[in-house]
Amino acid sequence: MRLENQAGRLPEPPSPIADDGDEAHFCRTCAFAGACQAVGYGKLELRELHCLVEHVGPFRAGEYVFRTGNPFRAIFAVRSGTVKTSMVDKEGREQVLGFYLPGEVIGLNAIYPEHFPCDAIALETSYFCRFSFPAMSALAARMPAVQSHLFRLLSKELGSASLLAGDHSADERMAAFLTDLGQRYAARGFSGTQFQLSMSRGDIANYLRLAAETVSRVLSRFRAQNLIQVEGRQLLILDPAGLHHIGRSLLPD
Amino acid sequence: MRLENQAGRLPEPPSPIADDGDEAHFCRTCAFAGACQAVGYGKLELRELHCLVEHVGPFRAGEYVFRTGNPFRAIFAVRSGTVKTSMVDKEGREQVLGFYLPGEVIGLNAIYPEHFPCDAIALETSYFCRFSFPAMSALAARMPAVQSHLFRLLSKELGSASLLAGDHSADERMAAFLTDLGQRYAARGFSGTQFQLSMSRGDIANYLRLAAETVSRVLSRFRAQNLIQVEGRQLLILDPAGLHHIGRSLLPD
DNA sequence: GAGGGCTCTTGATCCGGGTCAAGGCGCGCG
DNA sequence: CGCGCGCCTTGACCCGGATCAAGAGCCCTC
Repeated sequence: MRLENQAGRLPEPPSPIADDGDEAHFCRTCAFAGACQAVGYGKLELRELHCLVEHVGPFRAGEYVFRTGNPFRAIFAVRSGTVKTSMVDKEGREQVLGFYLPGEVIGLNAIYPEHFPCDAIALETSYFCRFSFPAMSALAARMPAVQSHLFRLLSKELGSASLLAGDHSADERMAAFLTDLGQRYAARGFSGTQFQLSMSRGDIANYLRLAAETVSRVLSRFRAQNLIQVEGRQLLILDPAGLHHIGRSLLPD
Repeated sequence: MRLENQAGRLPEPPSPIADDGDEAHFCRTCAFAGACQAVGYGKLELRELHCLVEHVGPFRAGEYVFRTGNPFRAIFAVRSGTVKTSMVDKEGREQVLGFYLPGEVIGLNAIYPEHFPCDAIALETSYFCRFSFPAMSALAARMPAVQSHLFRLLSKELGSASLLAGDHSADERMAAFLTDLGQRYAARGFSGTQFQLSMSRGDIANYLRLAAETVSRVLSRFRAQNLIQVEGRQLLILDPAGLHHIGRSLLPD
């Protein structure tokens, strides 16, 4: 059977950026501003951010958004597309650290590469807002709201890094992963029950510390239990509550 | 046989704090200032920090330094003793997130508890420097060096959170853990080859995502291979290079 | 000094998921 | 078109470490 609906797909390419200093428009198009009100950004902060932002893209699937060696450090807000961050250990093995959807921010952990070398790779054609770190840092020094927002983002990042920490079964990890993705899509106004898995099974496996075969097996099992419907990379969550229940020990709340 | 030398043990209780505004003294006794020069703190920053700091303790083994529920948020620098941070999931299972030695900082990840609820528990009698978060935040807004230091610490924290991420064997984890502890002790002027494991086997196991029995077994194996000497919680590393080699895939550099 | 409750060690057994292997698509390319 | 190459799925086997169980050393209390 086919999954007809394409909800969860992202508009590409994004609308061209107006250069008229319209904060509301900026807020909509630039993910970093994010939930402006929630963060406590006023017109002042938004105007400053607007001056700072640099719209970059497109990056095609497989292209580096930034790498460890890159001397020019910056923070990127995903405008459209999907990105994975990863680090390669001394043996050359890749370790996927996370996936980032539109509206999310990457590069925070790369501020001090001596502590945390990592790369960001586009998984599909993607566009970004870029903020050079020196400028961002200077802005943070001037504006408490911006500083506090940055700390908040870093803190959140730290939280999700520890999420995969515990020893949980393959089912738990996979259920939590799908639920988390759904919630993040929903938070950005997309469908939380039907979306694309923009990453390969191998990437998911690597991220969840499983074998690719296991990911495949678990997805098949979930399908057999009528929890989900999968066709290739199209996913439809049939029983969000059931899925959430399986992954509950890894999920917030 | 007995391990006679007590190197690696920490002076307790710490020397009383002089209230004379001597920055050098503050720098020595208050871990947060840490490597002052490296961080780029000048007299000005140190004086400000000195005004902010609040010396607290002792906390006895098992006492909470802070908990999720605690409304008063602060950053703590370990002056003496050892602390573990952990979070409890909805099923009530504990997950140890890290161990903190004198000179290290806890509480950064607890700044925004809604993102990352976690507790800190003293493993032995411990003393701290406390900086209330609002004051620290205000200071960071005024002083770029302090802000950058905080970001650096958070970034480092993020790095070590991802350290345990990969799927590695019990031997690799244990070897990396012991090597890391040794390096951190050495960085603070203690012996990096002979020190106390202030945490129980169970805590180590929880932290490394192993069973306590496995920790025991690996330690015995390492002893049989003449890599280490263990008697209770006293540890002597006989072959640092060998240990480092086993854990190399998890270790920085 | 006896008893109970820790932590730690070691042995025996078992199982989840890694690994190896064999196809089945879908797609780009010669 | 046929071929090769990824990616994905499913099956068979096996191993590392979890689990269960027993016992030893230690400290604290009574």
